Amino acid sequence: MLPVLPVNAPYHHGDLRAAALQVGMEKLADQEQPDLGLRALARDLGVSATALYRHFPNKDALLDALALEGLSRLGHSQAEAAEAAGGGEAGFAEVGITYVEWAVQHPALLRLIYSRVGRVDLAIDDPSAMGEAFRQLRKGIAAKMPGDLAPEERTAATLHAWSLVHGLAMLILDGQIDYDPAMIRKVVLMTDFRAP
Amino acid sequence: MLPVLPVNAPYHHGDLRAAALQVGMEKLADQEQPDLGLRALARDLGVSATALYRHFPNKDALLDALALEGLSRLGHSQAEAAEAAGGGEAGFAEVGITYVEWAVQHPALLRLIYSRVGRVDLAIDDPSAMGEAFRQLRKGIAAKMPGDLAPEERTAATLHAWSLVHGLAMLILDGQIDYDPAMIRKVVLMTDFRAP
DNA sequence: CAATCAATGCTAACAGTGTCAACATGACTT
DNA sequence: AAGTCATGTTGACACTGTTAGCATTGATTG
Repeated sequence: MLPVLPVNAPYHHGDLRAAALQVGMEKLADQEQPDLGLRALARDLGVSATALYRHFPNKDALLDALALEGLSRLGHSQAEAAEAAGGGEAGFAEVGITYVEWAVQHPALLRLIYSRVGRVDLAIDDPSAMGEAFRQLRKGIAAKMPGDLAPEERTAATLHAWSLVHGLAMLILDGQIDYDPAMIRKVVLMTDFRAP
Repeated sequence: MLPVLPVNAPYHHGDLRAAALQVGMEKLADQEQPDLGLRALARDLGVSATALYRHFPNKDALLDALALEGLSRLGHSQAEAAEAAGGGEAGFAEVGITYVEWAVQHPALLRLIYSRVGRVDLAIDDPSAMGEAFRQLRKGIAAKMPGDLAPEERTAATLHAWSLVHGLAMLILDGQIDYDPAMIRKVVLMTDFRAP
């Protein structure tokens, strides 16, 4: 990856924070694992290694920001799928299938999201950003659940659905199973939430 | 963690490979993330940083060996659970619940296993060890499936079961949901494999 | 307009890492 | 007893995240 602004680069970058997040996202899109180096990223940006510390307190904060942006994109993708899908269980399944699809298309980003969402540091700057985004994701799943379930059953069913598609996604990303859309659809459709 | 053999340590360790794996396992048991440093491990062993290179070609090989041992332990745990559980769907659920329980008790080790099983390097030394261990795991799950399913349905059902419990485990390890055994049991029992 | 100042960049340095090369030790074999 | 080879050591290199101190610039004042 070539440095940005190789010629006549001014002393000040302009908007290094945004550029770092953008290039960081591009690098993640090219990788299977979310391995981002601070110095390597700075090199790609055509900037010294320590310049990024003017915009992020440390590497964790940069990764947190990337994870937050990633979760936002995942949330939008889920919302779109939920809207596009009709009602009923078929529509519900589409949302889950979209989740797996997104994970396959953004392996490093999905890993980064889940590896960072549980960290406490997130509570410092923005006590609710990441948690809220995840609540939205769960809400999106729950909204597509069959409507005639008791509240307690809804919770369990939401967890079931989330776990199933998340497990499928992780097993695929870890190379344990092939990504076979037909098989994914079959497996996701297997659950009957009204079974005793 | 104190170095082993602090006094009168002989020049040669005796069985550094086994000691490294043992101490490595102990360190993993104390951590949430599978972050193992070669130099740090060597320090704990009371040995120079490069001594480990006489027993492992590189850090990856050491981690692969730990992951293989971990998968073996997981497999035994699953086999025990499968034996202890009676037949029928209730017994089948117990195997899945054991999987989640094991993951909660060995978070770093489970992560290490899945992060390394897909790597190609494993095929060099031992083309089948890791893959075979995973086949055993899947076989253990499949063995507890309801017996009256068509072969094709068995495959899908096995994948469904594995994904569900793996997803539950990962969401718990990533801090997304609390480990509530009752809820786990409820969710695992939700699937009716004879639904459609 | 000029002077100041804060934001933003830089270089140098430190501790830590994985890894290699060259050398030292000692246990086993002939 | 001699020699060989597995196994240990030290030293070095390139890399990483991070901090301290200095340089440059754009913006804000007098």
